[in-house]
Amino acid sequence: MSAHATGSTSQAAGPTGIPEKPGLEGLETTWSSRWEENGTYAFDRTASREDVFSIDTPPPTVSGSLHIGHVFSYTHTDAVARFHRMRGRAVFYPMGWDDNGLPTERRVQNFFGVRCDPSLPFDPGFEPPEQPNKDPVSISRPNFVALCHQLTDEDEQVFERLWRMLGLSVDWAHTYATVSDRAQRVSQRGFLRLAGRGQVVQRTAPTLWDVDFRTAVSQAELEDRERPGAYHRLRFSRVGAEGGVDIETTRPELLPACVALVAHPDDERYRPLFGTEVTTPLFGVRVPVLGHELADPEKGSGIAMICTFGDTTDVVWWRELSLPTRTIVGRDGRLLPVEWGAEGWASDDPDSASRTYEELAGRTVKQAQTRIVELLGESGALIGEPSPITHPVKFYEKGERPLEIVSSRQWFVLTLPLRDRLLARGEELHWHPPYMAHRYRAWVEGLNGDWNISRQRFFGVPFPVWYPVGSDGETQFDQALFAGEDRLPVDPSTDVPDGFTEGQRGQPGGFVGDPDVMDTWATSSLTPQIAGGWEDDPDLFARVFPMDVRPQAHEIIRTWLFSTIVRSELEHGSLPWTDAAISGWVLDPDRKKMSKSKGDVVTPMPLVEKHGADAVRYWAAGGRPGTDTAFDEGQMKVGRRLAIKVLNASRFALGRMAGDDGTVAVPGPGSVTMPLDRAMLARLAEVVDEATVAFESYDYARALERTESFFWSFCDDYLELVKTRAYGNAGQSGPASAQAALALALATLLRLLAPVLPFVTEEVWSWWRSGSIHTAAWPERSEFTEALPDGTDTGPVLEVLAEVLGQIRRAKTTEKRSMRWPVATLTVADTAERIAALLSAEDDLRDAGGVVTLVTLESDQAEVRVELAEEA
RNA sequence: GGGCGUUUAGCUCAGUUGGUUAGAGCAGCUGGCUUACAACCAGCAGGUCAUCGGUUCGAGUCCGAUAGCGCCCACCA
Repeated sequence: MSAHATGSTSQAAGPTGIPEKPGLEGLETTWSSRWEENGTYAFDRTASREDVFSIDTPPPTVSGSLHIGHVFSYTHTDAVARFHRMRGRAVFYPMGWDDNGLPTERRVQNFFGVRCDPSLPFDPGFEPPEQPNKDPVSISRPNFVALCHQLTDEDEQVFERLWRMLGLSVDWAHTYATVSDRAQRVSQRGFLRLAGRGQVVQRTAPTLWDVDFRTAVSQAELEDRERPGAYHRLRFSRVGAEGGVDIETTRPELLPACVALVAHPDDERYRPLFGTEVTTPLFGVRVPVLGHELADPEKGSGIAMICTFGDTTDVVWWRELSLPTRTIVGRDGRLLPVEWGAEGWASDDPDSASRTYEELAGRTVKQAQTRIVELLGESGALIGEPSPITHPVKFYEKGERPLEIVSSRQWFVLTLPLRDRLLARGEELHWHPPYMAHRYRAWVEGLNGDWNISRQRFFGVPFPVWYPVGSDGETQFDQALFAGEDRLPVDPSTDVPDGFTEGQRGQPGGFVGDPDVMDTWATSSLTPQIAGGWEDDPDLFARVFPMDVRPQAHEIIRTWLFSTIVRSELEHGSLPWTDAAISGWVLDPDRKKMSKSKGDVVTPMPLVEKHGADAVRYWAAGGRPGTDTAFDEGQMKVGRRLAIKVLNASRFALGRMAGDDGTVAVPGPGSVTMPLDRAMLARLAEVVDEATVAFESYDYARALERTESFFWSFCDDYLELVKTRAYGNAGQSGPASAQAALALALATLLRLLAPVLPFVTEEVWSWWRSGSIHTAAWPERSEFTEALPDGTDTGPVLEVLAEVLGQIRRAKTTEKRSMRWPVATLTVADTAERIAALLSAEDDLRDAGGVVTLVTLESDQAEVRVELAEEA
């Protein structure tokens, strides 16, 4: 789609001449469509790896709302992409859509009023209700997935429109979606390769579980939230001895799942109890008292009850102390039935335990807690009143109820053994800004489990796995049947493993498909492989991988950046990219992160329409790499003014060189002979160096700041000083020098600004140059050598003139005169060098300041005296 | 509890290896229709560089401590 069959003439269209009244209106529409027609940003896939600059673009979650934060960070990446394109690299800048996973499912459920029931058969004629019902309609998984695709397609179009309006220089021919067949194939192939090398394994293990979403959640998706709770002091009685042991717990409802008590090995209070047994109140279960370093003598009574499972510490104790499992919390967050007295559920009084537990079974965790506290109170085992506290509780970051820990069968990528290699990769990566490396290192050092990639959801990449069903009807999970790579992508719920027929699905002697889908990060971790055509297009892959840069936000270093490094390390033995450019957040004026929950989300499109894309980009480019930036419409107004200034200054600079036919005849750089012109160009050459260095290290903000600062003084001082001379006759050397300098300066400034202000710079470029500014060469020192035969050491001409002109303006303003008011006598005292510099541009100063008589004195005491004329 | 970042004018921010009198824009005030630009231009005013201590001839900049703000991480009894 990078080039249409028609419209090829516009590529060759010559300059259009200078419009009478230039404006910003409509530039976005005009140029975004012309760029598309001309294939301006099409990736040149004949370029070899060293000539390519490849970007691992973050795929935005299309089911989320468009946010000004998107504009912010994508503009940063685009500015860098444009810089490298102008430097002659073939820029591989794809766009991806993340339409995978829970956010999409939830949006589809709410939007259409449906719910997925995988047990239902596919209904080819299904139409979603016009209006979502209050009671959701149950539909099959294929129908549900179809609705997910329908909605994400619409969402993607909204994103694409914004990106085009904003001027992202994406090659839309390389767009991917994380649920596409291509992404699924890469994702499943990646999984099969891991499985083949034993780097992903299936385990039944305690797993963090969201009871509302009914899915496992990985360590990276956790967040702590402060929640009210209460310490309950419970008395256990000793077996074969007098007295009891008091523990404190915030989860008394887990008492039936208690498997031991634990205290610190050095805690004198409890040492005598180690190796003895106590019985649980209400349930009469004998549990051992054990020692473990993790027990904190300072917390509660210094001795804790271990339940399977109340929290992640319980899991550690359970594993390290080889304790039994007593599961009471089901996957729906309600207490499971228990047969007291059966194996694993021994009790000193099974009948009493059963009667008590009857009161709890089937209730939610919260309800069970309320009831068990009453029962404990009645039994006398609750000592004193519960004391309220506030404590951090683990939540799934998108969830609404605290996580539970349940035992389930999941696929794990073995990341723990990789820790040292991953740390080394983190050192190898170039971070922008560098301190972001700490976040990665802290995360890798703190890894405490392998990476669970199974999710018990519907809309995602399925595992390409089936399991045989034995003749006894039992599923043989340890005999996984993997799909062949040539079949990918497969959906085990509809596809059949080799050697079986569909009729054998779910039958004894037959097979079942793995019902789970992969964690969204299991797919997102392969974005370089998906975008780069890994295995599907080896020629492309060799030209773009490992990529140059991963741009992303800092809060997903532990997820996206980390998991991408894991996959690349395991699959390719290398980093996935050489650089990581970490962007900050957009903050609201109260310096809080903007979030939709607070209702202060700013949608970008109206801002682009109001201020113009260049203006919005200008604001975004002011946010330095990694730095959070306040949302500030004022900065957009400043950006808009800059863009307008570019139009007007360009119109002036080119105005005297325009012929009647619209063409612009520019004197060559050899015409630059006047010291003032040379001084201006010398300073500009330094700005080119500074901007180039800044862009090379991803500091678009610094490059912009330097360029902009020069541009304003160029307009305020230099243009004013040469204005009269530039209007002179083209044949004379003075005017020719000014015109040549103006043309060179303008061509340079436009290119320096092009990465941030792509629309207005392209517009001006089209007045007098052929081709796109965005594929023009980035300015270089060498362009100045002809105009500056003696180098950039041009003396203080520009500074002295600007300073004296400033004094003249000040005098006129103080006297409340117009800027045209004549100066009768201007007296300047300064060093010999500065006086000489001033005199070298004497005529320009006289013209710009309206100076009648100029008196200069050599003196160590610098002074400027301005005597205004009595009458104009 | 550990770590990272940050604190400069009323607001948003620059300030590079330490070096004259700390800069810009916005907002404010005063002027000016000046043939590139009134959606503009010129000028003025506004700061104890968070606090304390140290190194140095010299500190916004380097070092240490403290405080505020923000973020990341941590075993929730």
